[in-house]
This record gives sequence, C-alpha cells and structure tokens, in this order.
Amino acid sequence: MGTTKSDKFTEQQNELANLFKALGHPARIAIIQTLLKRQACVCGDIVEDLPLSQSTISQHLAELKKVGLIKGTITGPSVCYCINESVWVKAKSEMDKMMAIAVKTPSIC
Amino acid sequence: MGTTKSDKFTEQQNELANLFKALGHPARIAIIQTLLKRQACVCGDIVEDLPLSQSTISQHLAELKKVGLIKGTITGPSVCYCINESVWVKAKSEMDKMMAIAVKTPSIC
DNA sequence: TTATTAAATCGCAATATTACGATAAATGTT
DNA sequence: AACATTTATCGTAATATTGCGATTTAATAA
Repeated sequence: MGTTKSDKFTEQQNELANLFKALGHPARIAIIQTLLKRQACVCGDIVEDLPLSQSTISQHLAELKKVGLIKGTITGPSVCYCINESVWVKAKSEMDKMMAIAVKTPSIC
Repeated sequence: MGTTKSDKFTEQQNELANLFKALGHPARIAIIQTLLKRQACVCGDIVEDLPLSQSTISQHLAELKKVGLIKGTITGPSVCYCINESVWVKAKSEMDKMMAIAVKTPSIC
C-alpha cells in the first residue's frame, strides 16, 4: 500500500485534499509567503531565501504548480513565479465553505 | 532523507503546514464532512460511512486528533468524535490571513 | 562556436504515509 | 466469570515524499 484510494472518494473531496496537501509542507508555505510579499519573483531568489537546495526547491515549486496555486513564466534564462490568483479564489471559496461551518459547529462531546 | 527539515522554518510556518497536511487526504476530508453534518458521531458510524477498514479510519482519526481539529470522548464502549470548534477558529484565522492576501495578489507573470 | 547562467530532471537514499489483518484493551452484557 | 462489542495498536507490505548532488536542458553572452 502507501497509495491513497482516491477512487473511493468524490472528485470534490480529492480536489480539496490535493489543495491542502500541496500547502502541507513548511517549505511550500514559505514559498507562498515569499511570493505574496514580493508579488512575483525569480526562482533563484526563492532559492536564496530558503535553507534548501536548488533541486529541492524546484520540486516544491513543481508541486505548487501542479495544483495551480502558482504559475511560472520563462523570462530569458530564468523563470518568474507568481501566485495564480484565480485558482486561489476558487480554493479559498472551497476551503471557506468547510471552515465556515466548522467554526460554527459546537463541540458537543 | 524523507524527513521534512522543520527546524529550518518558523514555528508559524510549521504549524500552518501541519494543519494543511492533516486535511490533505480525502478520507480525512470525508471524516470532517461527516462530523460537520452529524455534529457528533461514534467512530463506528464513520467506519460504516467510509470505504476503508476500521483500523485505517482509526489512524486517520488519530491524525486529526493530533493536530486538534477533532476530539473524542469515551462513552461506554464506544468513542464519540466531534469537531474541536476552538481549534478551527484559530486554524481558520491563520489560513484566512494567507488566503485573503493571495486572492488579492495580481498574477503579474 | 564556446562558455555561462538558471532551472528542471535524474538517480539515489532515508524516512513517512497509507492500508490492512490480526491482536489487544476496555467496556458492557449475560 | 465468560462473552460480545467497540476502538486502538501492532506488524507488515507497498508506495510516496523529502532532500541532495550530479547532470541535463535552455537561453544568453563572449
């Protein structure tokens, strides 16, 4: 095993889980925070900011890109990454739907 | 390796990542949705609802309990699980802080 | 063309996660 | 006490994730 049984759950449950999962690593949180602060930035700047190797950061960027939370465009020899606003809008609304109910649900046990 | 270098990131980044990570599996999303719908429910009911074995669900419940998103109290022979409202309030505000900025950040690349 | 720089990908090792059956622990019932 | 029920834990197997160095790829510069 070691494999998530995605086929046993709904499309919506899998999508939401994938979004959360992509944000479930401190390096990826740090990357997002950097992009929010700088609006956009070159991959190399992120590598300088974070205490991880270039190849490791490249992998984290790829995972964030896979779920659409960020996008990157080639600008000459380097790649400029930024927040993919529209996906965040959708992600936030999905997450909010759940969280808004959760914070109003009394803990009755 | 295979080990996240948590010590290289801030407490806040690790906490946020751990919350997201706990929600980063469709079974755990499904469990939360069930608890939101029923307000509270016995472990066995969740096992009946989801297409996973009893032991697997017990592990997912333990992970959600570890980060505090749910809590369980023993009632006779069974355990009643419910949303831990106060932790969700804190989690939501942390997540919102990031997401509110993200949805307003223009995609400039 | 030949270098130089930037980023992605490959290959690998270590650890983590997912899942299940079997077993154990705890409670309630007969 | 003996049994049934419920949930947690153990042991194990398969796969995934994390991380790094080395290499490759792509684009510019000399």
